[in-house]
Amino acid sequence: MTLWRSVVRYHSCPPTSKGGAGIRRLPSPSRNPRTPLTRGEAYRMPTETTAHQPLNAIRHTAAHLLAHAVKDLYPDAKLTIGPATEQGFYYDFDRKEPFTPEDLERLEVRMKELVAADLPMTGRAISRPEAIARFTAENETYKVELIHGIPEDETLSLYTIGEFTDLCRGGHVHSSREVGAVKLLNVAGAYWRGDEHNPMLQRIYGTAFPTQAELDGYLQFLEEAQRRDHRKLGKELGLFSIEEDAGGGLIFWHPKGTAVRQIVEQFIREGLAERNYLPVITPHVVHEHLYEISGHLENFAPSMFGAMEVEEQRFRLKPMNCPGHILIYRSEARSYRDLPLRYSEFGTVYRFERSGTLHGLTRVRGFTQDDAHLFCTAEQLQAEFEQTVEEALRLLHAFNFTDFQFFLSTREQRGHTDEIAEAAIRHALERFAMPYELDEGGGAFYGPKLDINLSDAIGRKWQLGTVQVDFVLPERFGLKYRGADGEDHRPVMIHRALAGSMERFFGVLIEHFAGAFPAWLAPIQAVIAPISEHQLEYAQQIGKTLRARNLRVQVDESNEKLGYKIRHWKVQKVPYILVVGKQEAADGTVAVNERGVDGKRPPITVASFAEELAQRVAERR
RNA sequence: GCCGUUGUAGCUCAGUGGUAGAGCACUUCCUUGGUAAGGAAGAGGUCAUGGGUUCAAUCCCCAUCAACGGCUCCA
Repeated sequence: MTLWRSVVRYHSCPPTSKGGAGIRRLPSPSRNPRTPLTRGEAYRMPTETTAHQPLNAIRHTAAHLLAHAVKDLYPDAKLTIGPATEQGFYYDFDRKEPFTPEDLERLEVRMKELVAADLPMTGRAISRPEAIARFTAENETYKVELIHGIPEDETLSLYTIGEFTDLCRGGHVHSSREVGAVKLLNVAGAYWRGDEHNPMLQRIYGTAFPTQAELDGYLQFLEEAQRRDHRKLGKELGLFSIEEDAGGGLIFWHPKGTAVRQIVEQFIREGLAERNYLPVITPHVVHEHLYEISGHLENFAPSMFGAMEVEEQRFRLKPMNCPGHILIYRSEARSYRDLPLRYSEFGTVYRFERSGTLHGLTRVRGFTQDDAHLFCTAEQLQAEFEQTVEEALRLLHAFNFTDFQFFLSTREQRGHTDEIAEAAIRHALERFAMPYELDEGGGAFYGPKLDINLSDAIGRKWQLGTVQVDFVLPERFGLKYRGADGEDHRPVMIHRALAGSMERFFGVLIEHFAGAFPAWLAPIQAVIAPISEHQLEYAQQIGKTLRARNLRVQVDESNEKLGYKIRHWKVQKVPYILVVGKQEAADGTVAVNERGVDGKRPPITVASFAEELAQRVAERR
């Protein structure tokens, strides 16, 4: 698997293009009434409002009000662009002095005045020369540049609200009052036209809702998202860390995080074994030459860690697993009878990511892919591809993900084989009736691909799984198999990682469950809490019994009162706390305190608790 | 990498141009308890790192590193 493109499109994508088209909602798996909700129903980004006007019209007008306020308070700032986004709006300004948080407060106050003033928004067409003259006179050089970029046959228009007039194609509410409640959120750098060779502008982000109540709801959503942030939960729950002495983007998996990872890996391994994948293991460091053959070096050298020289030979840390798997394929003569041949590996790869891009578990420099490469005949391609998509759906189901998106990424210059590959992908999508979005030109250098995206807590989209068809690498490595006709043929490869990277998958998983992993995934499934030390021995017996059944349990031996222990383990989001006092010790029972269940449950025997938990593990809930 | 913000105890954070504080966590003691924090004592910091200004720097200035919010890039 060599493709691992993350997508953070939410700011750059107009709201309309996001629609429901690419989002597949699967029916929720049947749920035991006692099973706690894994993703709170209340946790939804507010997308629908009471407004008569579309949200993006409100926000687009809000962006104009922001520009109005900026021009009022900081006339030296130059205008650029200010669109509505999925979650609000922004406006980019060119100004020497940085905007401070205090500036934002002042701007917000000014915007609220403008909203209250109920200023009408009016638009009018303007001729090209007139527009250029006007913005040149105002020294709005970016606007002039924009005009030059607009096709000749398009009519230019100006929109005026209050004393502020902007070049704009429209899509506004009728008056400032309709903007309702506004809030400025933060300032960030942004390159003019998104090109790092251009000047750095200052982007002010804000959001607007028709009513204060809806704005408050959104701000609550942001708070909830912060609570779910995998970086915060990772620390609080002791799952993983990133160590300054080791370097950014390199993950230390602590015992509890490792426990979850191993369960995920075990689940994936079982699936692979069922489908007759053959596990392989390949080296982390190999001759640089290997990546010259594969073409990765010429295409992606800037994203690879630099070469190491030993005994006058250059080595590279592996940035992908496919060349290694290819060498295994090539190590023997292959017959059509061997195909399809499926090699799988939890392969750890290292890629150089620029320091500013690193982000918790979701953007790292070293990660482990649930990688596999399928070698098959052209005739087998379709079936293999479909099977892979089916496996991907199974994985998403198992972890209770219901909102995900498929992206079909095509190659810019496509040849005959790309057509075949694309057809295979489209057929598979049709067969499973999977809606998808098209990403023209986003394919790998060796072929088109199908990506699976999931969102994190604040709605950022991350690419997890990807399935890619490849005619190029078999060619570059001269792969062949002997066909039934006695001739040599070129196999086709499918690259696939379904969880994508264990790190990123874990990050999204943490946020999806807000750290409250279902019992089958929880690093500690149950804690036994003796009420006094007189029950300590009984508690340890229970621990032994449950561990003997492969359950992950821990005895709380601390010298604390029960209330303290309960709170401690609740904060740690442990699914079960088993309270044992005098009565339980005498009866051979446990009093079960279950996460997500109000009130006490009647005591049950240790054996029946073991049964209950084992059942949940078996059913993966 | 670029723009901005931040960096003080394990964690969350106060604070001051005259060599530093709280809560939680930790250790010990008291307490032996019935479903979200019992009490007391103690230990713990080269105030990110390196320079500079100053009689004196955790505080002011510069640089570096890291984290955070974005941008860019992304096999």
